[in-house]
Amino acid sequence: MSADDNESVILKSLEGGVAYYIVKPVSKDDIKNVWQYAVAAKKGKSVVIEEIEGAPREAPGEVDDGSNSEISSDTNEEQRREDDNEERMVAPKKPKVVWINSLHYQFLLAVRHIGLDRAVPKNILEFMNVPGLTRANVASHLQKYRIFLKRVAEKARLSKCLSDRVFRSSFAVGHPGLAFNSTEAGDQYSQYLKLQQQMGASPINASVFQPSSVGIDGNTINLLGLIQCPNYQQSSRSSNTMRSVTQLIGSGQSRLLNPITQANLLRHQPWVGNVNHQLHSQESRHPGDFGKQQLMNNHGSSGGMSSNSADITGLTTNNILASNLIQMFPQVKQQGIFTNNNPFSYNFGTSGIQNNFTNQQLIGNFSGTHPNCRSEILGKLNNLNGTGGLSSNGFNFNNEIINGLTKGVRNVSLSGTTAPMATLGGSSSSSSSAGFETSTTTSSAYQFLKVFNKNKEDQHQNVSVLPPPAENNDNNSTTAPTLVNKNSMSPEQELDKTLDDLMISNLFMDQHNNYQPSSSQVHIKP
DNA sequence: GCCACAATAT
DNA sequence: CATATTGTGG
Repeated sequence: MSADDNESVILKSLEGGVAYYIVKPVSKDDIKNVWQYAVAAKKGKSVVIEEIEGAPREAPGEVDDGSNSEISSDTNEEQRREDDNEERMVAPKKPKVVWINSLHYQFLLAVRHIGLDRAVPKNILEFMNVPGLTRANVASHLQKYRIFLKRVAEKARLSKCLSDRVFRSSFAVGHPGLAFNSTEAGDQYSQYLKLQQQMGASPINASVFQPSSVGIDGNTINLLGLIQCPNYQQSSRSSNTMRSVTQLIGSGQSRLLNPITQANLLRHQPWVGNVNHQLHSQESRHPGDFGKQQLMNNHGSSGGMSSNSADITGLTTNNILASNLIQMFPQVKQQGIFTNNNPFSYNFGTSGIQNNFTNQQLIGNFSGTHPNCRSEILGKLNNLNGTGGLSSNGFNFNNEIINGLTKGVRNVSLSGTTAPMATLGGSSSSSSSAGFETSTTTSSAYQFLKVFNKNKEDQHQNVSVLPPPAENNDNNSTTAPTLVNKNSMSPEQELDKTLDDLMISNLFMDQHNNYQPSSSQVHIKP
């Protein structure tokens, strides 16, 4: 098969021994011909399909044992009967599974839940409970995931020196601990498991996890929905370029952020409410005070903002069933739809962050619909969150926020046209991901981090679906806005750890999101 | 030619 | 099951 329909090329190919030359795109007729050719060949007859001559077919003299011909004739008749179904001839190829964020997130939940050591394809698959997903799919993804972790660890190790420098340069200003910690994290491949655990724990708040078939009530935001519109992202090139260097540190631009190119960011910058360039306001940071330094990143380039908040439009309560997890992507790139009037970004950018999210932040007005995207809330939230919608990047919701958000959302219409209001519950702090040096922004769904399942509400929602985490069973349903300190780490350590999680998680997501599914990768239809 | 991804083979 | 290889596509 070739896209080259140049006659001379075709002839040359035939001369060279090609039996049949199909010009792409392959048509039904082509298939029909191939089939005819195949059958005829089986029967030892000569085929008269186009100019085929001397094609390598079975020896004419070969005696058929009958089975072949029987099958052949069967097919033949069938074929005749259903003239129009040549497609049948084409092996029903299973579409590729595209690991959209929500799916990946489920995967992570599973891993986390099951426990790294026991997280094998079978178990993960079982836990995920996603129709259409196969063990092989999971195995493949798990492989990728492990490789990723390995790489992260390795890079961290190798770039220790570099990172020290990097951190000292700009990033460190705000997060001295981050630098060291992150390098530590990668120090040894042996820590890989540990890293994994952290990673697994980091994703979005699990409270909303609603695997397949579990209904969701109207007041629940299903975070499992697409975290982002898959194709609503910037072309992957950009990340490739950044990929080489300080990836580890999370400097890469998050794909979540991407839907907005730098140019776009700049262009849309106006929406940004207040962008806090806190990069240098180190004094405001206190260990455990997650709300503050987040925005460091911003600094550089975009200055801010946001972005994608537009994505937020079209929030819906969509009950995202598992069946939705694997699906077709709109295949639309770069929509360029940005609603500037999204209060979201504004609020977040300003007081939300600055004030450490004091209670009752209003996130209202998710309105509008994104034409080409599905409107799973998660996607919106995430984008919101991650990108900066908030301000810059690096804004993170923590559990409490999410939880509050979840609880607070009401009237989210399915059509996405109403303007639901949500309040952020607790005061929480957001943790930051930060960007690095060049201000590349870092953000991702995974920034929702870490406090997975620590909250009763969350657990409640998950009850029917998620078993208690295999590890991390401290169930201390903390209501406090701070992260649970499960490792008896100092607040500072905890923070750093969290940051590590962020970086690592973000990194994966960056890669993950970077992938632009091809049109051929249709998603499984449950 | 390289890379990432998911599928598939080992 | 883990890992290597393959096929596709950007």
